[in-house]
Amino acid sequence: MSRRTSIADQVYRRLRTAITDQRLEPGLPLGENDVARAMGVSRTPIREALSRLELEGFAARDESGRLTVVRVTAEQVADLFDLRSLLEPYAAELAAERISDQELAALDREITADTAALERGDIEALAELNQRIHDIVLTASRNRMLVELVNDLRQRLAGVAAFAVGDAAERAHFVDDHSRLAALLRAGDGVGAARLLRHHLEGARDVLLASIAEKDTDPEVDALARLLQPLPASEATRKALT
Amino acid sequence: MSRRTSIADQVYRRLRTAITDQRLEPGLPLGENDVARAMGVSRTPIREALSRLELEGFAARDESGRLTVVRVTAEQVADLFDLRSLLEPYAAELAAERISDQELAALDREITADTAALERGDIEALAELNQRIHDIVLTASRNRMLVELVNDLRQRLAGVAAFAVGDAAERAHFVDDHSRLAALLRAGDGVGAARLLRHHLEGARDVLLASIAEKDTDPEVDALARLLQPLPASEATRKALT
DNA sequence: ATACGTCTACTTGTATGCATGCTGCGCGTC
DNA sequence: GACGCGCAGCATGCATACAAGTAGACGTAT
Repeated sequence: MSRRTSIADQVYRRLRTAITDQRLEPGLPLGENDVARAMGVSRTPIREALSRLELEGFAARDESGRLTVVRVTAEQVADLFDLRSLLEPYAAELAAERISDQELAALDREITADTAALERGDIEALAELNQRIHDIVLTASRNRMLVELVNDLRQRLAGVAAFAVGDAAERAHFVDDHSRLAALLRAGDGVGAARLLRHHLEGARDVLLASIAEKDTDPEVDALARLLQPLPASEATRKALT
Repeated sequence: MSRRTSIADQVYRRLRTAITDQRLEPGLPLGENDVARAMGVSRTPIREALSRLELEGFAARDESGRLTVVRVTAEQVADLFDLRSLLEPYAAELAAERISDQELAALDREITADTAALERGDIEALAELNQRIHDIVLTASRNRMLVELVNDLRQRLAGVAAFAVGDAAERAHFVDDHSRLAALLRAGDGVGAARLLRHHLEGARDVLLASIAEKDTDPEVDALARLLQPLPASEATRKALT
């Protein structure tokens, strides 16, 4: 039992990022055989990966039971964002009462890095730090189910949300929000923190929705081919295939 | 390709209800071979069912990778209920603006039946109707993700919640809440509906938590055996097993 | 030319065989 | 008697073979 990442896991991750990165056309059928051939492994781990994708909403079965890449509508994005705007502020409210000193210190560190990244104009780092900061707050809510739920929502939004990094002014605003949020949490002002976060998210939603409207579809049919042989051919697989 | 329920699906449902009904001891290992033998099918559909259970949080891997029935703590139940108390009122608020006349009519029918069941003292029917009424409100929120989330939460609470049907007075109160909720929705009073539902849920949570505290564990080790041969032996299976 | 029927090819679902890594137990040695 | 090493059984993970159903294509008849 490889304690290393299983093939099913690798396949799952590759497909998921391919979907959220929009490298796989919505509606593209994900046939078990096709994916298995493209990845050079058998159908069994593919089945597992695909059923996970289905369960998590990255793929859906069409009328005839064929699994296809899910089509994300603006309406769904709005729905997801509305839920985030409900759940994350709640998490912040809980966190204001429950956050530990260590977490507050970690928050400070991330925010310092955040400011630095902003000045460098380092978008990658900003995205990463944004993720980490929200993670800290979320975890500090001490409600594991809530953490799972919000992470799920965030993952589903990951692909589309990349469009919404915004311009320099937006980014500065985000970073400022983060430090204000930290201050409110430290002060134990849950209501204030929740309000700030809600405002923050609702703004982000509007930016995102505007950006979606002008997005054109880019149909590349056999994108599966590009997911070919990269699986590093474990010993077991190599043996079985020779 | 059986358009009927697949074996994996049946296995999944049986195990899930067995877990939520507490017929499977928390911590009980769910080995693929054991379950497969108990159900009289091969490991493949079992694998699928088990990975679904794991993904949905009804089973979890212990330190050595063995899948076991999840152990539900009072704290987790409280967390789940808190989330429901957040999400369902939000759904009601949305529903107040978006519910259709057909849905309002359906709600009225269910509530009539609800009252009748209350007078008959028909607990089964009350539970069923409760489910249906909440479903209507939920669906009327027109936020599919929200519907999924709440249904997921409800499912996880299903087993424990059975303890919280309450006494006659409680039940009457619930039914009354339902009809008041319907009235508020018809009037388009989202805020009022949300408040009513939140209150309702928070009350239910307290009752539930109190009942959990006095619940004793009932260790029956080989409960898997009781899930034996009932799978109606499809033609394919029968052939393969002869 | 269109419509209907049949057949083929492909899809998913299931079973099973095999390899690998872990666990726990027994045996040997100190 | 206790500690450590090795071996066997067993767990999961993967591959592959098989079954059955479906959809689409092709041919034929009206």
